[in-house]
Amino acid sequence: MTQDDLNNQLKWLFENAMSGISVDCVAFAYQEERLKVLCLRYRNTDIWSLPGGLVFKHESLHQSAFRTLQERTGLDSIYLKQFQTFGEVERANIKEVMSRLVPPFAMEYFPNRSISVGYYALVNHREVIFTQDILTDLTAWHDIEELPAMIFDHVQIINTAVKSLKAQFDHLPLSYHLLPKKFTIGELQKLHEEVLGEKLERSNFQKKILSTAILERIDERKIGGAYKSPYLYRFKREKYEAWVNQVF
Amino acid sequence: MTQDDLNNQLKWLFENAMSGISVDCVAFAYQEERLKVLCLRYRNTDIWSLPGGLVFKHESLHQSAFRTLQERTGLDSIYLKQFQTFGEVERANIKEVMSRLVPPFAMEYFPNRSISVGYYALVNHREVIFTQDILTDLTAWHDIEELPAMIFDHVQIINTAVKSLKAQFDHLPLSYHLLPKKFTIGELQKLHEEVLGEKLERSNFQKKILSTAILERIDERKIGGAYKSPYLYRFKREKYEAWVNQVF
DNA sequence: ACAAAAGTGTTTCACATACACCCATGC
DNA sequence: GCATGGGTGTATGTGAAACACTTTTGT
Repeated sequence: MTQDDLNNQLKWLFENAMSGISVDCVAFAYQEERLKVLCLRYRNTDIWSLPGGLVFKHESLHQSAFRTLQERTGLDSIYLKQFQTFGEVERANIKEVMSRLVPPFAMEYFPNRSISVGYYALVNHREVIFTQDILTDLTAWHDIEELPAMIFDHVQIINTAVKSLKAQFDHLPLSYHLLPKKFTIGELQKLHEEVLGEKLERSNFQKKILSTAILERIDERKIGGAYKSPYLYRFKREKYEAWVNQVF
Repeated sequence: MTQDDLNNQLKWLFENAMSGISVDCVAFAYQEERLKVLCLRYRNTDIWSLPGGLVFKHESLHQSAFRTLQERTGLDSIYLKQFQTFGEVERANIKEVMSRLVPPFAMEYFPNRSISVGYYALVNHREVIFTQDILTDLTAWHDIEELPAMIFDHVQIINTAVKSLKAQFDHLPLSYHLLPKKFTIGELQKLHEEVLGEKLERSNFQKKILSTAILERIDERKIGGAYKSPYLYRFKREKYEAWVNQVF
């Protein structure tokens, strides 16, 4: 990428994007029994960032968040939820981080003040195909407990997204988006424990989940694992959608 | 107000405010046993609007919302909560409303596209002193069930704010901001019923509220009313603050 | 005295929690 | 066989809901 390429891109953005309004996406996945967040690394640096960017003039906020994530992951169906908008005048470590960026990422390419609308997303990491762009050279899932050095206030944005996800996870069957099509109750419970940050009583969890009738048992058992083969379950799509739509 | 005055003001805003980012405040009060919203009427029209405006470059979103409401109400302590950001490309009835506006409010003074960060506020209407500005000639409380014709998508913003308030009212003692210092349990119950939109069982409500120990009974009874004089209560300030702060 | 509201107590039920038990499977 | 996790059943406790009873005060 040359300096000219960058300038052309900036010029295009200036004409087609709103000034000072960006969307940042906290994309969650559940991998190896941990809750992970999608992070991007700026080329030639060890500074990471959330996927996001300026809002185009002709698109809604939701569309902007969707476009951003679709470009990165190739997914065409993504659960998205706006959770908070961030607008402090001085956004955290901006100066300290900027000083560590090497050219051509200089301070002048970032606006003086920016408002960021935060969306969190739930994606199935098994279906994701990463794509890079000219500013980044690496896309990776990071454990929410072990985040790298991040630009602006992105760590705070992630933490807020986690709180918001926790608050909603109780009421909504959001695990639908994070698990494979078929799964065992035990796997579902592990996910709930990871998100809520606490152990749950096994038999009670089973009863509570099954009593909602949102799962259906498949005539098939998980094989290969040690000990008793558990049944596999899947979400009933109609039930799931009715549940999600009814809630604020 | 002359055309020059308006132009000067617009010039000042252009220099000191962010472009395309505004804050809209849904200020709730509880008056005559109804939940009310603060609305402004544009001068020379019958079009109403929420208090709000462009975000200044040097202020945070929260400060912007606070400033907006303080200018209107004279209050220096306001409970504010960001609830959602609105960013559709076409914001509802903009064209239809614009066509009804008389000069000097012409289309050219409104940006092509605007993102609006929604805050709801809880205020004690007894302490409010209304102030007008050059664009508006009337400030009034409107029943949330009987809203006037409003600009942009402000009706939708209000409805979303109401939903958000409902969702939080269960968990938080927000009635603190809407009632006078001293009140009876019956008055508190009426408020809860109005916000939640359903009747509550009297004796259970009393027990539930008192069991939280957030109220203290004053050695004083309400006088003048018919029938048995009820005790007066007030919020314990420490309890209230501990409760609000602990929650997301 | 009576009506209506305020305060208190009691019963019932739903549900979450805790825990006990048996089953199935791989080692 | 046995360790381990999976599936089901049972006892207990807590809190919400429904309702009964008593007290108070203006008319």
